[in-house]
Amino acid sequence: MRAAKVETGIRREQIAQAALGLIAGQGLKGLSVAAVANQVGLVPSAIYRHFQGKDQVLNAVLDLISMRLQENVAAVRAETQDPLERIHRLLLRHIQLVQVYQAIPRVLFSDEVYSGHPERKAKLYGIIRGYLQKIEEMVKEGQRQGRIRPEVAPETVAVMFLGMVAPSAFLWHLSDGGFNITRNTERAWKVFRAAIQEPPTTMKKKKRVKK
Amino acid sequence: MRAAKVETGIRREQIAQAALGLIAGQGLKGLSVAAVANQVGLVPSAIYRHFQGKDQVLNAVLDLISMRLQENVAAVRAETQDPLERIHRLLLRHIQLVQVYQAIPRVLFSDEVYSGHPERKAKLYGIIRGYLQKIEEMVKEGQRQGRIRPEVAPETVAVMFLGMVAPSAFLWHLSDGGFNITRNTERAWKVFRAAIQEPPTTMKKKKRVKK
DNA sequence: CTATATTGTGAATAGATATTCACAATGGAG
DNA sequence: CTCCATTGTGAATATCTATTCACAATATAG
Repeated sequence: MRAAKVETGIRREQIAQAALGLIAGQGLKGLSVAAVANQVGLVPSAIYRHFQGKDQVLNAVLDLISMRLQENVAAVRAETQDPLERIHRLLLRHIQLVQVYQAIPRVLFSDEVYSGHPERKAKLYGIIRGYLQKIEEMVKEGQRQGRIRPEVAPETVAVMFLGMVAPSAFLWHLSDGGFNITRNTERAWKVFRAAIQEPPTTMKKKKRVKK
Repeated sequence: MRAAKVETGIRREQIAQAALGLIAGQGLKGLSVAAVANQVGLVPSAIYRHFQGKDQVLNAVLDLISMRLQENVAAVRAETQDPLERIHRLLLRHIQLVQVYQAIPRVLFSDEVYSGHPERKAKLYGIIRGYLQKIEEMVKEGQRQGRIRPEVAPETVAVMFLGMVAPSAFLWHLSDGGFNITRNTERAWKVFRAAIQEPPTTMKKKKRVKK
């Protein structure tokens, strides 16, 4: 059966999506152009009408991931003004994201993506840097508003934020869902928030005097 | 030139070491039995005198990593009695470890290792679980001694511990050493410690009284 | 010393996979 | 309607890699 003729712009999206889905299921090892083509309903050679090769398909996958991350950032920005709450919600969204798209940590943490491809390695670094940047901005905003301790470096907080997500997602994935990622994330968030939050200046036993 | 005849026990170690080294350099994608054999100074087919196949070589690599991790645990246990200090030193050792053996995060976070190999996936999960277990024990010990807040779940602390290492190591690796992993880890540790440490029951904010 | 198990070698095999290419269908511009 | 650029197809190719196997060297037990 012959596949319908679809303009290359749409095909590119379909192919990138299919690749992301396959990575989620099979891992990068199982990602062949044949599999991707089959998923889209095409024949392997047809992929080359839309991409120069497998490398470019992987690049498109990276762009897709970058978009998903940035979408989350935009969403929490729209949802609330409170920086701490923004970070909290971004955490929840991120956890949900890696559960739906298991491929994301796989791609992000797999060397297969950038081994022997310096330009792709740089690209990946840029994507993560961009994400961290947004988190840092939230932290700075929180510090300006006096909600986050001024002495913690925004970069540190941002990297620690990743640290709350990555291992949890990884353990969850590795245990085939046995690891309770939701519970763990909730608890980690409490500890994390306590560490970065400027304590309210009320007069309880933890009295903290503004100097 | 013919390679010397070496008993299989030693060859197995050499092969596992060589594989770990190659993964550090090339990633899992570049890990071929030919490359491993060449590294050891053997011919590809010779590998099969010591391992049933590539799969078993990868298993041996996992065992190697597990050993390295447990060695670190044993070392910090011997170094100090203070649970908090143990955790701190384990952090430093772990950071150093992933810098020397870049392969470790690569292997741990790459799906290539366990994709389509449920038994190896389980094995990997077991290794990490075992490591987390040791950290949890340190936390519990710290709670018993009143040095760590009793309300934080040891499992949460252990997973967060991984979270301090993994993203840092990853960014460092991805940036070709540009990311300052040492500085970041130091700062993260301060925040982390503040979050889990039971505040001394003295009455100045910096004064620390030996009880 | 020599018999034998162990280890190393080179060639051959088999399977997978990315990529190319000549050819065919399709659909919109004119 | 007709042309032609675009998109899809099937077969062929080239490369890479794991694995097998018959044979060779080597060391150790007896």
